[in-house]
Order: sequence, then structure tokens, then C-alpha cells
Amino acid sequence: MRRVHSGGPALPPRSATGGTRGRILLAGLGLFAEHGFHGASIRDIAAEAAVQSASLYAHFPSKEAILAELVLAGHEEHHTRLVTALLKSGTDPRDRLAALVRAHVRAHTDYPMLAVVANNEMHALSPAAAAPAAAVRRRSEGLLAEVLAMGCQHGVFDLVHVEATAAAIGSIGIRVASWYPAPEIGLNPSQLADVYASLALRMTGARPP
Amino acid sequence: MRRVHSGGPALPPRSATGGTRGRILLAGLGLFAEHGFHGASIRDIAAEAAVQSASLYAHFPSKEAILAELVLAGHEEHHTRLVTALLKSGTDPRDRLAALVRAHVRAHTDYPMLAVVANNEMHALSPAAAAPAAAVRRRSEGLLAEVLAMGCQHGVFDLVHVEATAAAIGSIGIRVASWYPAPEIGLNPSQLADVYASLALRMTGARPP
DNA sequence: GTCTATAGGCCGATAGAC
DNA sequence: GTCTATCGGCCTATAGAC
Repeated sequence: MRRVHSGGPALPPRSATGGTRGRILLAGLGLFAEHGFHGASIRDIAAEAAVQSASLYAHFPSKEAILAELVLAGHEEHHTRLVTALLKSGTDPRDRLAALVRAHVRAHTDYPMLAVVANNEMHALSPAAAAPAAAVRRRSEGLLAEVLAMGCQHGVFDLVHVEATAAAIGSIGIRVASWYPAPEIGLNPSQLADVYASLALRMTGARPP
Repeated sequence: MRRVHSGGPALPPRSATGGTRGRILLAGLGLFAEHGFHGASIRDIAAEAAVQSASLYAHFPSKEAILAELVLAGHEEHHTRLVTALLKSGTDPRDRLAALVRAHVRAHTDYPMLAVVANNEMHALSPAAAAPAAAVRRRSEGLLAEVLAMGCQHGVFDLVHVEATAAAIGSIGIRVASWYPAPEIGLNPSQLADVYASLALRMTGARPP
């Protein structure tokens, strides 16, 4: 039962550092995504990165530090995409919500392994190691909450329940990393993002523009 | 970063066998939910069940067998609830979808640890050990697909995209196990199930009854 | 920065007494 | 069915040469 249906491990340009350090991060990403933090050993990562296990410690102080960097990178890439999408969108809450959901979905289709590690393996970090990513996550959740609040305030959204709707919209995107691409879905990432943006708008009871 | 926000580990009556074997299952459930399969050791489980680690092997042939039983129990409890909900509902696809989503959500609010283990730790099983649960999962997915197809056929649903909508409806429920109950959500399990049923109906573009 | 070698400990699982 | 004791192996991390 594979956890991610995509090809190989990939890091966004901002985090793809290259060199041995980059190979270690990519190896950790692939192995943590597939087997989980505790299911992948230092020796596994070293073998995948084509170095000896002792050499890892010239680049990271511990196995946990490799995971912490991946988890933070995943949260930051996601958050940056959300912010960029909002900056490019207009003032209509419907447009802003659609832009947010599209960016949310695309982060998960474009870097599914990073998303799986960031979401499913964060629990393996100590509270201190998880704190930076947790802070980014709270800011991302705040972006969605703000758009929903604005839409209610302006009377263009008719929410059944604010927090539950926010949780639902977040959930549909997060799960994308675990199932996309499905065999017969017949949607490329951009099309899936559009479909999910439509579903999110329907969930908000958005008035027709 | 806790993976489940609820209280202690709990098994549904059909799986709560009692005795030492039952204590081992409950201990495994709590520890696998919190730390993952590879993050919980045989000795951890034994200590939690108040036996010596060697005694586990009088009840299960391996650590993997403990996980396999939990994963199957989670899938079966979930599937049984879906089937029961459909049996109790009428023929209107809107009623059937609402019943299905309510049951889906309640399975995740009532046994969040079991749901987290079944969804997030199944990947640690060998294909052979995961097969029974995977078969149950496919049948559950089929129930949702059938209700959506029926709704389209009768013209009461107007789906943006069938498979993507099914994935989205499944996703909102699955994630519930990981965040519910949130601090300020202000919804009991039954109320959350109702809200999510409304959101699912909105996603389908259901005609008003 | 990469290597060989290894420390010190925990892992899953088994043997055999009771 | 539960225990004590232990096997053989893999774990993370470090020491020290180059």
C-alpha cells in the first residue's frame, strides 16, 4: 500500500540545495514519505544518497533534523503559494477563496511526498523541532479563516458553520497528496484545482457572481 | 504534536474482546495511533498491557499481526456503519448521501484512534496483511460511488466531476479523526455529522427536496 | 567532507521453566 | 498463558584517520 502515487521525491526550488546535502534531503523525503520517520533508518537514507551513514552527520546533527527541515520546507512552500495566490487575486471573497483552494491543491499535487511528510510525519518531531512549522501552519489556517469571514461579512457566503467549513475545505486539499493521481480520474493538476475550487465555493453557499 | 485529540484508546464492541488479548489490542491501538507502527515497540505495548513482551506471542504471531487486526477492525466497523445507515435510509439519493456522510463522520468521531491507525498505518503492513482491509475499503468506496451515480441518474445531483467529488466527500470525513474535537468548534459528534452531510449535499449541487 | 570502525543500546522474536 | 533469560541483528550516533 503506497502512501504517495507520484513518481520520485522532489523538492521545490527554494529548498533544492543540490550537492550531498541536497541528495540527503531528497533521500530522506522519499524514504520518510514511503516508510515513515521511524520506518526509515539512517543507513537507508545514506544508501539512497550514495554516502556512508557517518557522512550524514557532516550535514545534519541528527535524523530528526533532516525531518524537521523537510517538514518546515513543506509548510513554507505551501504557505508561500497561498500568499502569492491571494496577492494575485482581487477583492471578491469568491475569487479569493477560489485562488486559495487552487493554490492549496496545487501544492499537494506538485509536491505530494513533501506534503505527506509535512502532514503525516510531523508528529515524530519533538515540540521544539515542530514549532517553526506549526507556526507557519497557523498562519496558513488564518488566511482561510480570514477569507471565509470576509465572505460572510459581505453577504456573499452563507456558511453552515464557519470552523467546520474551514476544516472541510482544508481537508479536501490535504488528502490530495495521498491519492492523486488516481488511475481513472482524468484530470491534470490544474483541472483538479479548478474542480476543488468549485466544490469549496459550493460548500460556502456562495451567491452567484 | 498529538495525532489524535481524543481521550484514550477504544475499540468498538465487535472487536473489544477483553482479557489479556483485548488489553494488548488496546495498548497497540493507543501506541500505534500516537507514535506510528515503527515508533512503538513490542516492549512498549507489553508494558502498556501489563505483561512481559514474550507473553504477546501467546496471542499474536508478530507485531504486524496486531496492527493487521486493528486495521481490519477499523475498516469493518466503518463499513458496517455505512451499510447500516443505507439500510435505514429511504430511496432519495439526497437522504442516502446524507446518511452515508453522517455514518462516515461518526465512525471517525467515535473511534478516532482506530481511524487514524486504519488510515495512516496501513502502509506498514505487507500487501498480504493489508489485503482484507483493502477489500473492505473498496466496498465502502463503492457505496459512495453508487449513491452519487444514482443521484446523477435521477437528476437530483449536478456533479462538477464524479470521481473528484467522491474523493472530496471521503476526505472531509477521514480528516475528522485527526482534528476533532478542536478547542472552539462547539459541535458534538452528531452536530458535526449533520454539518458535514450538508456540506456534502452542497458539493453535489443537490436540488432542493 | 568522506571514510572505516565501533560504541552502547534497543529491536523483534524465541527457548524453556512453571 | 505467563514468566525469566537471551539470541542475533539493527539502531543512532561518535571517534579518529585521511
